Amino acid sequence: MSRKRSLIRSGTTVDQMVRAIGDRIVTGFLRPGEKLDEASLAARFDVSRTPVREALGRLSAMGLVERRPNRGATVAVVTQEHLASMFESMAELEAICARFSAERMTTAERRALEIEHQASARLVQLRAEEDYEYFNTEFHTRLYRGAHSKHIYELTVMTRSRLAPFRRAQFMLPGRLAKSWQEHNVIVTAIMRGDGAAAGQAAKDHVSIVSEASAVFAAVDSMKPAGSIGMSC
Amino acid sequence: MSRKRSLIRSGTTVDQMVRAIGDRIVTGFLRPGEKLDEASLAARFDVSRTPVREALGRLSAMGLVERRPNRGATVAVVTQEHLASMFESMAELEAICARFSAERMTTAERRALEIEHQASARLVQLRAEEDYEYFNTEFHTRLYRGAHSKHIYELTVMTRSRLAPFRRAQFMLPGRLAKSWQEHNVIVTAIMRGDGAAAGQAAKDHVSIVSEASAVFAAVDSMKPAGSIGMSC
DNA sequence: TCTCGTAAAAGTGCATGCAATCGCTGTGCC
DNA sequence: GGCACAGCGATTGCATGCACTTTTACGAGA
Repeated sequence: MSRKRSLIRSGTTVDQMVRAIGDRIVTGFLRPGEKLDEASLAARFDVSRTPVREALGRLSAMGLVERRPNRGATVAVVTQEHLASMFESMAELEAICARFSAERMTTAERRALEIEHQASARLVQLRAEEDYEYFNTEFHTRLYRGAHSKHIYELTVMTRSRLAPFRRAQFMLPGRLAKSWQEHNVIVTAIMRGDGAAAGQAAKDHVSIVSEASAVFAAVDSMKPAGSIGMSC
Repeated sequence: MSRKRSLIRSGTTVDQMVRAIGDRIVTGFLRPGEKLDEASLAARFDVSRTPVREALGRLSAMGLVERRPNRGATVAVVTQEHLASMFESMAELEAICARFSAERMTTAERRALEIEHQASARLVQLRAEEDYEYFNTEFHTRLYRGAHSKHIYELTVMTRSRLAPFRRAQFMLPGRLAKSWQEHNVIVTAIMRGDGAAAGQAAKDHVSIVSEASAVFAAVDSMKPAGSIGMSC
């Protein structure tokens, strides 16, 4: 073995494994409840068991896999209740971020938020789903940063990453793009006038809508084997 | 090497390492910013580097140590801002839990909460700090559970554990016990009448007060080397 | 004396091998 | 016929060794 690692070496081998295995889980290539045996994974990705073990440990901390001592790892089974709970938490966290953003964002941050938001209107008209998705992520990240609270930021980003697999289809629904922008608009307006309560409520409503849109899809999603659907983050 | 591991073997070796190293960090035996060299730790606890590495990985996920690729691990440095941010998050999370509890607790849960709360009044009169601390933890855990949201519960418990080292002295302040009980009382009352908004606000205020009480201590705390102060959780 | 370059030392990252544990299966006993 | 236990295969947990990266120390040149 000991190949020269010809692939793109972005980060350490463990990082690659985390992404590789994580992607296969979130894309549904590895099904919930499926057993993840270290030797097979090591052979599959042509590395030794050591980085696989460490990767499984990290994925376990991320909530994507479950691990029991001496009994190996399995792909985490996300129940409908737990999923709802995560979306609910996400709504609350986003509300907090929006509220804090309204109260704490610097003038520069507010301007940047508004400018980017206005710019993304073009993408809605062009129906550029992929690009809009990128801006959408940017937009929300701005809110998380704008809260000026490192720990809230961490909690929010963590929750978002755990929800990632269930969010990917939210823009496949017809008209979702325009509605999303409108909802963003309410949030931005509230933030610009420093109305924390309104911003929080708007953010919560926004996520709740995404939640409902995704929940239906998630139910279907967990059934099918799925191929290798591209995942951005 | 390969000693017969005479110590209490509760769980795997890695678990022991996580607790051993984690304890030394939260008790201040290992100082913030201190370098954690794998070989030394392995020698110190008489195990190989492999479990030490995995333990450091987990501690890193828990936020107790920081790790940079190829550059080793150091005890996480908690800045005053980050600490404030964590307490702030804690206040928001507790508020959410209290609000949800007011809206969702079953009758049985409400009764249990009230009964335990009333029982703890005795501990206040007796000035039984240690016992009250135990009930205090119980009380808050009831709120987290009562929210009936697994993910919120996880986020809250995680944040609480990260704050644990900075909370241990909160009841050393004179009169804090009685005040704490009074604050709890406001929360319980609001929950019993199903007033989510009031419960949330009361919980937030409660944590904010604890935060202020602890912040002062934390500033002092991070300076001294500390011996081996017992930590419950 | 300061700076830059290079090489050794230290330390992390990964591969491999062995020991311990779990789960399963087949056989003996009740 | 059912249950318990022992042996065996499969798989995880840990130890050790080597390769690669980072850091530090030392020396040559300006």
